[in-house]
Amino acid sequence: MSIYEKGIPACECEELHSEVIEKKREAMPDLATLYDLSDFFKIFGDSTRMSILFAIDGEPMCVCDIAALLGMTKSAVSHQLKILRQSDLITYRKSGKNVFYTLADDHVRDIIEKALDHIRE
Amino acid sequence: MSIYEKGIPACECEELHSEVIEKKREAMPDLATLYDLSDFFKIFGDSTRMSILFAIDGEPMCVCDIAALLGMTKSAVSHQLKILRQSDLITYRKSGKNVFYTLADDHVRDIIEKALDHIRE
DNA sequence: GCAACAGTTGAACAACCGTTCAACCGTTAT
DNA sequence: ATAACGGTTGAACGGTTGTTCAACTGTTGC
Repeated sequence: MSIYEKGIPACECEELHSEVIEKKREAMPDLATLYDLSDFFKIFGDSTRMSILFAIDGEPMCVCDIAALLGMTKSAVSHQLKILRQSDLITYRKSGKNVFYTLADDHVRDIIEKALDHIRE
Repeated sequence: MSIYEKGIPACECEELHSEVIEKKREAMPDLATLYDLSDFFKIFGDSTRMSILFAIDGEPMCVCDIAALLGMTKSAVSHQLKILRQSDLITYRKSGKNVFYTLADDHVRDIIEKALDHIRE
């Protein structure tokens, strides 16, 4: 069966175009890449995280300021910052009691810009 | 309060850098754009949908063939195809009993390519 | 030392989301 | 007409996920 099969379920059809399927199967990226890709996009798929990314673009911001800007609790923001940190999308710098966050590199900006192009048709 | 406030919750801090917050607030995109962006990325944030996008890249595929390739039921695939259709990411062509799906334009390929660049560091 | 504040963390709850299942619609062929 | 097949759909179930809440760590200043 398919190397993309995740478990028990399978198509009950008599495969009409098996040569097409075989050709496609060879062109497919491996499963690990597929999961890495969707996991990567999942990070951007939340409006809170998207807001944070825009907020800390350019000049770094501390957690309190981000929370005030977005009208959220420090806790909620911190939880999302952790996810962004673990994805290497952002970096931080400690300064006394504050922690200042900013974008890790220009890559993030590029991807969001491309998405904006598509949305604006 | 913040125009990004979503409901009741608010930061309990005494805003230490109110001038920074104000500057950032003006640079933020409007809420509708923020939601459109995260909704757009949400589509890519699922491995099944990501697999489908790779599968129907280039030569169009019918639902049965996609299901066979991914080792899933027609129903599960059809549900995800509906989401992709509603996002204008894919187009379809009916031919007898079959429905052939393919990517709507090159934009999708571009965005995925950019993400792959980031993943491969 | 101790109080106050910035930030983090884990558990719990609610809302969301993907798959399954069963029923359905359209087209083709007998 | 009826059977068979490709595809779609809605409800339901189970797992995931974001926010809340409370407790906690670490740093600053009295």
